[in-house]
Amino acid sequence: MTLRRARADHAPTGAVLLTARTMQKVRQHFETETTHRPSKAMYAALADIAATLAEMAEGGAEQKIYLSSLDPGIGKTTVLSHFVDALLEDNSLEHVGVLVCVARLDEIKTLVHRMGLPAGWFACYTSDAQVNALGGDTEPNKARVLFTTQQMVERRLDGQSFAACEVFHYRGKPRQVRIWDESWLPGEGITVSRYALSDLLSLLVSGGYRRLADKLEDLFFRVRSIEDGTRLEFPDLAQHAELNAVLSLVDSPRDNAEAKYQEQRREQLSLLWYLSGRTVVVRRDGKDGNAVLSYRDTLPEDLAPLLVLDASGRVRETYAEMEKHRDNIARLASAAKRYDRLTVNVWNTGGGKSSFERGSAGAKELVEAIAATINTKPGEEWLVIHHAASKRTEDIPAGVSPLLPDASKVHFVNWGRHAATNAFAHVKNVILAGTLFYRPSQYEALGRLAAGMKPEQGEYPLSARKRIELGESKHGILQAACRGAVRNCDGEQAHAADAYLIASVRSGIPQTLPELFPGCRVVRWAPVKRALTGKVKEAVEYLQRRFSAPGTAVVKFSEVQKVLGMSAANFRRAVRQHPAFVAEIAELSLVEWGPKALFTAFKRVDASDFGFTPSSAQ
DNA sequence: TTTCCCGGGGTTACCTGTTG
DNA sequence: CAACAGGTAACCCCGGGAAA
Repeated sequence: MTLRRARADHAPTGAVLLTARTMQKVRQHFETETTHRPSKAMYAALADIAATLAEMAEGGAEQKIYLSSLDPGIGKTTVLSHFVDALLEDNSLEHVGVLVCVARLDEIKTLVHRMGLPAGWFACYTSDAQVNALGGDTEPNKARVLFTTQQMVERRLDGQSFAACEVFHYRGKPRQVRIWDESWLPGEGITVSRYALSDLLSLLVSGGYRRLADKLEDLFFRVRSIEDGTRLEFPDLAQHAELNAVLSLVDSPRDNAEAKYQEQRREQLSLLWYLSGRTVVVRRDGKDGNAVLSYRDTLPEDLAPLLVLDASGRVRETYAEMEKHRDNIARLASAAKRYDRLTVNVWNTGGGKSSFERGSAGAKELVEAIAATINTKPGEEWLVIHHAASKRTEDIPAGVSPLLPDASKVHFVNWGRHAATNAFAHVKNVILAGTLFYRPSQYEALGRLAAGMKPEQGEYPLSARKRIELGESKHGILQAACRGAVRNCDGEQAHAADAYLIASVRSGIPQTLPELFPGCRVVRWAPVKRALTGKVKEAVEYLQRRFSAPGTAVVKFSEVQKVLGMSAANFRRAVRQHPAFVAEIAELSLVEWGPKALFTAFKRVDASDFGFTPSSAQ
């Protein structure tokens, strides 16, 4: 890459030597202590990480986010660990401190364990005393390597510059080598739904903030009927009351559940005060009600140079947006991992949270299908990643477990916690029971944050929002699948595994699998046969007949409707919106389609469009 | 065992009101 | 204007469970 070239020319010789020493250790480690044999391209990518670290140590790095998107299992942590070894051996770099920011507390434990640093050289700075104790009594400011959580960084920096924040200093100066493990964003997307607003109204009234409540109530009604995508001025709440005074209305929780709820309210209140007087965008989030959105930058620019290690870097659109609009990303060399021994079984049916609605027939079908699939390989271990149970969402583990002869071989992890553990890296069968979708407003807030585009700067394009959405879905699937055995690799090949994915063609997810897992085999997974009745049955049979004729790409609604002898209104309600019909045409790879904005026909999504290997189709 | 009642689901028709 | 979105009412069919 041009980046590497440019670097080799400018880099001080110290950095080149440090890189070389690091890579020598890395190579030796792999060859003598593991069976992992990285390919040439992988070594190049690892060397790029080492070079970046060395340049930060020598002070030669640019003020950029250096993004390495190597897939899991290639050796990022190994490089990190041996770089620190090499750094500690170099007396000329005694003044250089290292800051490692991770997403979760238990990752600090794993890292500390894997890096095997001698006591006295490192400290842990977190909100958890047990984790902090890993570093013994070494003071954070005196530790050569400081481990902390990303949350802690955001909280301590709180808008000020990195240079000014002394808790992260080493020997009185900002740490030069900074590493951010996983997802990086310069701030946070902000969305506040109408219902969250209404939730706060009574609180404000009972606290005596009547005028404030009136203002919010006005907004509440305005946002109800306003057109999608409108920009408006958020009322200036700050002129009526101090945030801290209002926050004091929410306190003294009686139990854990209440504490969590109140934490949310406080969060919402602070967001309202942040939005106060600013321009926001209104998005219609369907049945979740309308929401206002914006974003705020929380991390200072001088946190860069920063090395970000995020396997999802190659699939998440947020990085592409930052690269294009903020111009703050430098991508390091990547090395594609191959997934030739991965089979992805795709069930073309709705996989969003609403498909798992508690008590619905669809949810029951999904639960039974999951259990039936697990029972096809009863002796093996399985990992099921599912939506968390709630009042509205079915409890998947509770539903599936009783249907299994041996539930102890099946592990359940819900979305949201799916990235938190590596305990299942030996499991060959992974079921992704649905995928996580956010509300449109959340995607836009994320996209605007990444692009650095405030609401007053104009409309955020729909196409960009769609790309963000798909990128986040891909990120979720990559993360989830990599909890299982595909995480590991021999050379450039990921270990053999079977993934089972529930996702509708409509979501665009099945189509992206070949890109997400290069070389993987995609086959159709059809675990249930529905007994159809009445008009739905007639309609499905007719469509099957019509589309089996070669060259048929589109069948108009009006045609089917005529054959069934139904009115358009009844056809749409009794057939097109019927859950069994929706599920069935999804499995047939049909989508509703129209030449303009409205749907007027069924269209076949060509199998080759989403990478089904021809032999396995049907 | 047979009969009867009831509720659920499917079908159709008709209505109002909105949207492109 | 045609298509969409949603409400309601009447009708049919069917199966489950209570009553005879």
